[in-house]
Amino acid sequence: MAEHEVPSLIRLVEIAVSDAITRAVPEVAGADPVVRRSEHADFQSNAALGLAKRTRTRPAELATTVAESLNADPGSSVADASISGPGFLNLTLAEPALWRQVIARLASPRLGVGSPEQGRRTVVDYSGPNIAKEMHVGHLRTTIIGDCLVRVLGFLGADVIRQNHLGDWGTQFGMLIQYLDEHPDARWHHDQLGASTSTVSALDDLYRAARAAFDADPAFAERARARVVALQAGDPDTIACWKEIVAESKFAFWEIYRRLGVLLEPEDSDGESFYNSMLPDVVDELAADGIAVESHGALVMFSEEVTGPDGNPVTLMVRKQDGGYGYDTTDLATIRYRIRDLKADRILYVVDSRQSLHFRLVFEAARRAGWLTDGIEATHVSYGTVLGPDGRPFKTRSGGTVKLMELLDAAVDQAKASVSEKTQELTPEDLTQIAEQAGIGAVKYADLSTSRTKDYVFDVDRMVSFNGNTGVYLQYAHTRICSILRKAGNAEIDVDPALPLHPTERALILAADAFADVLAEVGRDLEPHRLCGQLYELAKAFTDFYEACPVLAAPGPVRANRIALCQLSARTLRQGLTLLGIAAPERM
RNA sequence: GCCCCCGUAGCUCAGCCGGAUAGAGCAAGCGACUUCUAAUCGCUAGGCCGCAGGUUCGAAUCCUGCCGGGGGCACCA
Repeated sequence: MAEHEVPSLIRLVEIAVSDAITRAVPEVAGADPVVRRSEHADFQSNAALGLAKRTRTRPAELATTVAESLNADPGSSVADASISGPGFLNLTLAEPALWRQVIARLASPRLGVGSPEQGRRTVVDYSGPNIAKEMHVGHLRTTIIGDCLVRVLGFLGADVIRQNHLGDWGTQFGMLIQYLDEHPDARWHHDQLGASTSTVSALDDLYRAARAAFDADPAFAERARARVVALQAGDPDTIACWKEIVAESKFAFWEIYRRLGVLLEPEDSDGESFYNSMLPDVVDELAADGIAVESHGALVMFSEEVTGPDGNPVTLMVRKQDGGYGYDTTDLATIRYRIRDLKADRILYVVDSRQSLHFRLVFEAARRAGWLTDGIEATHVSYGTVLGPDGRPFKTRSGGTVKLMELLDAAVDQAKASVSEKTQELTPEDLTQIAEQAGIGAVKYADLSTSRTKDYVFDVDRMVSFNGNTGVYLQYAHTRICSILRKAGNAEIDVDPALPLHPTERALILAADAFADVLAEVGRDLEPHRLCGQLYELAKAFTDFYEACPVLAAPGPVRANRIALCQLSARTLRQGLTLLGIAAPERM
């Protein structure tokens, strides 16, 4: 069965106005109808104001002509077009057209949402924790935002390839492996540890101990350096230990991923080590093309676009003086691999905004190398820092990094306190589950609902609030609708498009209908907070409707229509929350 | 020195591909539970949209220059 896209109401209006303009004023045929939501009607067109100078008429006159043309079109879903102010065109939709929109969206398993990203192979690089290190607050945004984009783009038809760029390689592993080798009694495997600690937590501590030994004991430092060489040379015992560290770390990461409900799977991991074998070839290719040149014994690319403090070009370190490769080289290999082997049409790097220069240089190099061509989009999806209540980067009271697991625990605890204080009928098991869903959802929503590029303040009290633009508010709105639908039973309902609309019903339909277009915008502009804003508007519109319009107690046909509105609202909220990566429980 | 991001109500934030009196939430004040979940809703109050120019019929929105905050600029990732 072919799945049809249901064109949004605003789109229908745009077409109607555009046609009316073409009929009434052929000289400006094809002009943008400039249709927006309106406080004064369902929609408004501002086209006449801008077009008037082209037609050498007054805006009001032009608007009148367009309105007459619009009102004369019997097939249009615009019931009324009227002039207001200096030339605004207020547009009101026919009530049956609004009801038919509800019917059309409900008839579709995907609510009539189209697939504007259909077939576009999109690589999303996100999360990227470091092996043997605990995930901390710094991994929160990349993981949550990246996963949301994966969900939205996938829903819109994109062929999404998740890429978890694990920090699984580097000289620090030599030190750690050497230390483990000398301390066989150290406990860090997950099956050796109690529930209160994790492998990465233990490894993090061991790494610190190794670092201290490295600094204090020259003999150990020497053995650690030798171990780095052994690791890079592929010494079997050393590699075995490294693999064990990687496996154990992944075990801990996936505990967090499962808890967060992110889609990443172990097979989505292509860490730094994955690219090791490609690095010499990448370097050779850049050197052969003359993009990478020798400087002070290293091989670098001089940017043609950016200069540094001394006025000289900024450089990308392609190969270090000592012959080793760093982060720059790995990212060059990464972008080449994603284009050449994964055949990406679009590559998204969900990484901290502080790395914007780095990605600018990597993209420049990839363009100059001929990998990144005009048909391919590479975007640094940057985001701001998570701040503490003091407005400074979020740290523990003692100034340490905030562990992700502890942060989630705190949010869930807070949610649990909030829920248990207000509710009477939940079993302890239900309470635990709902607190988990609410707490995790609250954290994710707080991260997604603010504009991506700005820093935001991590405030647990606010994010678990049942009021305001929070995840919990949306979840709660959803449960209220579910409650009505449960009482209504699952009977098939027939919507009667001839019934009149209450203003709150009208507003609710308009709010729900905006969902599809907002999703397409998120897919294009990669700004999840727009989806949050739209869902919040929908939830508020539902609440207004709920206050004004009894559903179950309404007479037959009215009741059926209102149940349909509940269904559309519930399904839209549930779909929206799912795309944000947030649970939509049926009871709270 | 140069580049990037940010500056909107007391606080946290939307709005920024130009459009009518600049919106939410929190906090403050007032009010509403015989009603499908009051975990809610309504009302009131609160803003030279950092500053100054420019473009435009029209600027929070676009351009330029300042001011203020944050970040970044070769062998760390």
